[in-house]
Amino acid sequence: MSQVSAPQDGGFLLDAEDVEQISRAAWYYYNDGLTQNHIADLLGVSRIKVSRLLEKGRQTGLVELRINSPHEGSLRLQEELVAAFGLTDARVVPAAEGLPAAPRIGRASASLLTQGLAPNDLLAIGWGEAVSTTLRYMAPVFPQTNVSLVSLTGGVSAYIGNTGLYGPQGFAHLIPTPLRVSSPELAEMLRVEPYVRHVLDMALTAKTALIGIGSVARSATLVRYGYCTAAEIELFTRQGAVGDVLGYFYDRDGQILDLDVHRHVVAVTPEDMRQIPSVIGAAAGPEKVEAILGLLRGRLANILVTDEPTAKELLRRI
Amino acid sequence: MSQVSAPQDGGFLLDAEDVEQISRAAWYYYNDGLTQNHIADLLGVSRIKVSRLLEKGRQTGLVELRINSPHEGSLRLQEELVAAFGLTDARVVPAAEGLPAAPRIGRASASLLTQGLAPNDLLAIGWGEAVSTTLRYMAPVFPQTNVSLVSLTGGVSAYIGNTGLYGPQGFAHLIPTPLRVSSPELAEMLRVEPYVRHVLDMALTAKTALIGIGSVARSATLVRYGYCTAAEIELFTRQGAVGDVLGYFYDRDGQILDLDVHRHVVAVTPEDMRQIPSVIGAAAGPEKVEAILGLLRGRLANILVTDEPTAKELLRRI
DNA sequence: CGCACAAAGGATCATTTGATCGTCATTCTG
DNA sequence: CAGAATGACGATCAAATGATCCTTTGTGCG
Repeated sequence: MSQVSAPQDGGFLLDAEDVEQISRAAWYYYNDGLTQNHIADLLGVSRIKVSRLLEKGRQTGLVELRINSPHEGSLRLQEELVAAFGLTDARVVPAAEGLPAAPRIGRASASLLTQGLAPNDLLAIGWGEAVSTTLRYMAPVFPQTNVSLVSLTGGVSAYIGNTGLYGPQGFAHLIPTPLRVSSPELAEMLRVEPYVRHVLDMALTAKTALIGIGSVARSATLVRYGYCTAAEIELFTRQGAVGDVLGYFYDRDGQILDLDVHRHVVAVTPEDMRQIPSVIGAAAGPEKVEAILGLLRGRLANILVTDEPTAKELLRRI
Repeated sequence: MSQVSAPQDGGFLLDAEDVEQISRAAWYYYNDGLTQNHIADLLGVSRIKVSRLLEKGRQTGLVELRINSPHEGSLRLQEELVAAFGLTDARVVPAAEGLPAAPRIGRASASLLTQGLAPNDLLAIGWGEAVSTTLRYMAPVFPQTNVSLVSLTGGVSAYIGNTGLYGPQGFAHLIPTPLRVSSPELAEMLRVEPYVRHVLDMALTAKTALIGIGSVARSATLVRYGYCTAAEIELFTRQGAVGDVLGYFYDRDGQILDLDVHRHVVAVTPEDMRQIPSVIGAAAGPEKVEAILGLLRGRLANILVTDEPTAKELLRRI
């Protein structure tokens, strides 16, 4: 159960002065249409620095490109997904061969959440790369809107450092345990531990949840983080698993399997998660298709963020 | 009381296909960082067309650059304004000598509103250039969020065409009269006319209002649109007027003056407008300083959108 | 039918931009 | 404290971009 560190690149941290300069530069550049040279004069820095400020702004999500239209990628595909799976909403990012899917999905979910969250809302988060990437892009949004985070599963703190979000104090309520522990007894003890219990309960009061959708590929994030071995995944697959949510494996109809491993998990159950009105599942890629299909068939999420090829494949296999 | 047409440039209309192409191009360009050449290949159009699509997206507000930080311009100035005038919030756009102020203020208010409005909200709007410019940038937002508009004054339909918003059907409830009419009797008859009455009442149920702040310069928008003559403005000034909201002139303490012209106005009164929890006043420029000061002293608005030089001047003259 | 006109698309080229590399300062480490 | 490593910064130059001008394609009107 060794827990390797994230294979991602480091976090992006901004101090107050950065934020001020980036915001100012971004305003001049994007809204006023000034050249970087002109901005450099206004800010009293070199032109190249302006270029870097803008770059940093985009990278961190401080500067967000918002497309005021549901047409991101394809309105048609979005509508078809909603109709086909009885969803509340869907986002489909445009196709782009060769580009890594994770950050693209992350941006899309971040944008969806930024629009959907009201000030002081509570956002419940699951486990996975999609969640991690989304949070990174949302980092600048939290301090502004005063949105709090609460985790649906253990193991979240292992990667939340990547996102540039600070500590568990204040606005992040994270379950301070791994996602999976070595024995059912320990898992049970942790679940009834007051603070853990408290966070689990609180998570269910959120109006919005963001969850990753795990595939049962040998390259699954669960494996890469050391939560499962490839052999276990292999075994679960033979028992009918097509994917996982919150560490629980389900079959092609979205029914949670009766697996031993589930008794080792410290997390809200998918069944309890149904109490949350908006559950956003985010995933893309050919290896995720089966997992997404199962999740949607089982109505374990009602909003989907994915990309164009994946959406097409989902609709084909309906 | 002749009503000249808007001195603005024409509206920007987008059809569904434009929206699709622009959204896609914008996603590829800003989020994925692809070059325009690459995007041209993906979309099957010429590179230069991609350039124009992106340009159009920014112009129309379909592509909005959102800065996820309250630091637009200067956090310090914003905080000082809030403290000095007991405001709920403030936005200060960065200084930029030589750039026309109107579109910059418009973008800032549009951004503030886009963030603040919930789906299905009702937005009350006053009269003026700042309102008109703001609405232009918000045009793509309305169909998406299902926000409805309601006018606080007559005369709004005269310029709403500029914004790319369609007709009064559906989401815009506009008072179908001029702002000012030729006799007090006619004004009174209009005010009690059922539909007008209905809109006036509805406007007061909005949770958010956006209003312009009129100066008493000879170049005031009221004059340019033919609602007032320069001579009248001159006269009002001698009676203590420093500015107007919704067609009503007030003095340096924000007290509405007892002027004959007010009996010719078809609009909600500033007094009634206090029922609206968030009243956003938007204005900038040296000639507006006195008007803004009066408005804020009289607590006729509790959120201010302005630019950096204006904010500094306001704080100096406090 | 032809003409003028406007709108959209495309080619050219000056400007703007960001990738690359080298320098300097700062911090970590032995 | 030296040395290495890291990161910030700026110069250079190739690539990307958009302003300008020109061509094409409709569109209305005499």
